[in-house]
Amino acid sequence: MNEHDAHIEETGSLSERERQVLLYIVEQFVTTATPIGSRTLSKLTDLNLSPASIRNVMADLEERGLIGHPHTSAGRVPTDRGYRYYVDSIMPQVQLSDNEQHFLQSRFEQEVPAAIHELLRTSSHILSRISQQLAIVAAPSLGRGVLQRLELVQVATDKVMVILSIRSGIVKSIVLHIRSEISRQKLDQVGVLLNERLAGLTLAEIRETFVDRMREAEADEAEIIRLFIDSSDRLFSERLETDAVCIDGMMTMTAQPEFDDPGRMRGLIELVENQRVIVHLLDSLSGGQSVTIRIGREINDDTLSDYSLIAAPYRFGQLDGTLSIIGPKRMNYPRMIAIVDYLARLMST
Amino acid sequence: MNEHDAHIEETGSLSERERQVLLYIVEQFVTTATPIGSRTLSKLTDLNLSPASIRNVMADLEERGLIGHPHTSAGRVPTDRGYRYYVDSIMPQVQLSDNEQHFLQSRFEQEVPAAIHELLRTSSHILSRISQQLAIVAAPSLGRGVLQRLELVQVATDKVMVILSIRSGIVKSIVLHIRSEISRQKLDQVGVLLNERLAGLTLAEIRETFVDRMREAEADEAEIIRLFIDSSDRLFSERLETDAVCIDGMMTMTAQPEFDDPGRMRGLIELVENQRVIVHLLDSLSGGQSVTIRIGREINDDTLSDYSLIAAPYRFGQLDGTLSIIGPKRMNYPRMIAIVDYLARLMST
DNA sequence: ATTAGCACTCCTTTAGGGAGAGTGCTACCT
DNA sequence: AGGTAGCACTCTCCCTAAAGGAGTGCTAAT
Repeated sequence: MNEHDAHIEETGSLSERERQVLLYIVEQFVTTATPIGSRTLSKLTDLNLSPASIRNVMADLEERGLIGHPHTSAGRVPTDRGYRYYVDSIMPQVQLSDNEQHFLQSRFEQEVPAAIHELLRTSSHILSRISQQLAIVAAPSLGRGVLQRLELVQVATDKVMVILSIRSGIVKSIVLHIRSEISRQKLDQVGVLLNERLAGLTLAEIRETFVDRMREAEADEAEIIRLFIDSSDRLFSERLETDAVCIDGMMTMTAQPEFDDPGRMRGLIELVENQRVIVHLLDSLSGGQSVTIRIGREINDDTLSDYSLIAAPYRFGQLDGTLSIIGPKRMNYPRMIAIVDYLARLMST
Repeated sequence: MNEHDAHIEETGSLSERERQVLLYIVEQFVTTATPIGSRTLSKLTDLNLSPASIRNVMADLEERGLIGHPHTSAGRVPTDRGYRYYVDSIMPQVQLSDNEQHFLQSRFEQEVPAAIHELLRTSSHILSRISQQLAIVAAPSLGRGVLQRLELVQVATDKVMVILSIRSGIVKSIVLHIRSEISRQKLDQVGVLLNERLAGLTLAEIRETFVDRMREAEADEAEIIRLFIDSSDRLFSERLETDAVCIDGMMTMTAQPEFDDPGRMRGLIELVENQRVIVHLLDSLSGGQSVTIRIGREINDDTLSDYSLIAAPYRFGQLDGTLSIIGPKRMNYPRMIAIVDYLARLMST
C-alpha cells in the first residue's frame, strides 16, 4: 500500500479464465524453463478449452502486458508484470511442511551462535540450501542499538581496540591506530569518560551528537579525543566493520539452466564480489514490515533485471536486520516466500 | 631443492634449438590462447628454420612430454611438464617497472591498516588488479605468535569477549557463550590468572599445555575455567576467527577466454565459495622460503588441475602469512612471479 | 642436417533442409 | 457471441553435408 504500488500499473481485472491461464503459464514456466504453447496448456489445464481458445486468451493477456513471447513462434513467457499479477492476485499461499519446519528448527538450535557473524553465516547457509537460490543475510542495523558499555583495550603500543557492547547482545569492535603512545591509566580515564557520556544512548544519537558531547573534554585529553572524533563515523556507524552481509549459495544457484550462459554467470560474480550493490539494495528495503518481493526491473538495478528478490526483516533483540534471497525471476514464488518468511521468524527468536 | 623436485622427472637436457622452440610455444600460447603451428613458429622466430624442421623439433619435444596437441591436426600446446621446464630453465627473470613499483608502493602507503583484515583486503585487491588473476592472501599463522596480553570483556550477560593481543600487533578476538552469569570481579580475577600463566608463550605452546597450566586453578573457578578449556582449540588456534583468507579478483579473472565455459566457471565459484580447499592448499605450502610455483596437476587437487598457483610467504612482525595467485596455466609466469614476489616483500614491511 | 612436397587428418564454418512447435487469422459451428 | 477447427506462415533447432583451413607426419631430395 505504498511505494510498492508504483509497480502495479493499472492492469484492470482479469476474468477467471484469464487468471487460470496466467497461473498455468507462470507455474509451468517456473518448473520447465521453456515457453508454454497453447496446445500444452489446453491439455494440461482442466478448463477443457481448445488450443485456439487458449490462444485468444493468451492474446488478451499479451495485450495487457502480462505475458510475451521471445520470438514470433515460440510459446508464452510471463513478463515482470505477469509475475507481479500472479504474486499479488493468483498465487496460492503455501506453508512449509512440518518436516521442513522441524528440520530448519533443528538446524538453528544445533549451535548457539556466540558472535553475530556466526548467526549470519549459518542462516545464510541454511537459507541458500533450502531455497537453492542466492541467500543474503544482512547484519542488523545498529543505528537504534543502545550502547550498553564501551571498552577500550590497548592491543599494541599503537593500537587501541574499541569494543561497543550493544544491548541485545551484539558486539562491534574497531581497532584504532594511535599516533602517540598513551598510558594505560589515561586510556582507562578516557574509557570512563566515554561510558559516562555515551552509555544508554543509541549509536545514531551518539554519531550525531558526539562532537558536542566531547566538547569540554577535548581540552583535557586532546589527542585521543581528537582521534575518537575523527573516527566517530566509523565507530558509531550502524554497520559492523566486517561481514556486514553474508552471501551464500552461488554454487547451488548456478546449477539452474539460466546460468549456462557465461555472461550471466559473470554478472552474478560481479554482483557477489562487489557487494556494494547488494548492501545498497538491502538498505533501500529495510523499512518493510513483512516479506517484500521485487521482480525484475522492479529492482532498480540493471544488473539485476533478470532476477527477483524476496526479503523479510528479522529482529535480533531490538535491532532490525534483513534476510533475503535473489534468484532467477523464474522461481517458485509461493515456496520461496514461505521459506523466507519462516526463516525470518525463526531468526527473530 | 626438496619436494619441489618431485615434479621434475628427468627430462634430460635440451638443445639450444629445442629450448628456443619451447620458449616460443609457451610464450605464444600464453598470449594468444591458441595452439601454435609450425608455420607460425617458423615465421615468428629468428631461427630461420623451415616449418618442416620446426616440426621435427616439435616431435622431439612431444616425445619428451613437454608439449602436446589437443587433436591430430592442431598446433602444439605446452604440457604441465613443458611449463615446468620453461619456468625452471628457460624463462627470463623480469622485474616490475619502476612505474609499477611506485604505483604499488603508493597504494600500500595510502592507508595504514589498523586491523589485520584490512591489510588482507587491500593487498588481495591490489594483487588481483595488477595480476588479473585470482588473488588469495592468507592471514599470518598465529601458532608462533607470542601472546602479549589477554583481555576479557563482558559484552552481554551471557557473553564474554576474549581478546588476544599477539606481539607483532595482531589481535584475535573470540566471543564465548557463558552459561551461568559471572561477576565482573570474578571475570577480572580469571583475566589476571590467565595473563599470569599464559603471557609470553606462543599460541601453539598454550594450546598444547593449556589444560596442564590450568590444572589447580580449575577448582577455584571451575565453571569459567572449564569453558576456557573446552574452547581452547578455538581460542588458541593459529587461525583468525573471521577472514582467515581473503580472495579477490574472480571478476577480472573470468574475463579470460578459458572462462567462456560455464562448467569451468562453476568450478571456480565452487572453489571460492568453499575456501576449504584453498585454506588447506595454502597450509601445505606455508613452509616455503620464497616464491613457490605449482603448475596444473602439481597442485594435488583435481578441481585445480587446469590452474597454476604462485605463492610467496610474507612476514608480518614475527609471523608468516602467504600471498598467492591462482590462474589458468596459460599465464605470464615471469611477470606473475615478479608481481607476487614484489608484493610479498612490500607487505613484509 | 635441412627442406620441399604431398597426402592425410581433424576441426570449424557454412549452408541447406526437414521437423517441430506455435502463432494468427478466417471461416464455421452452436 | 463465444468457442472451435483448419490452415498458412514463421521461427527455432538440429542434423547433415560440404568446403575450407590449419597442421601434421612421412618421404625423398638437397
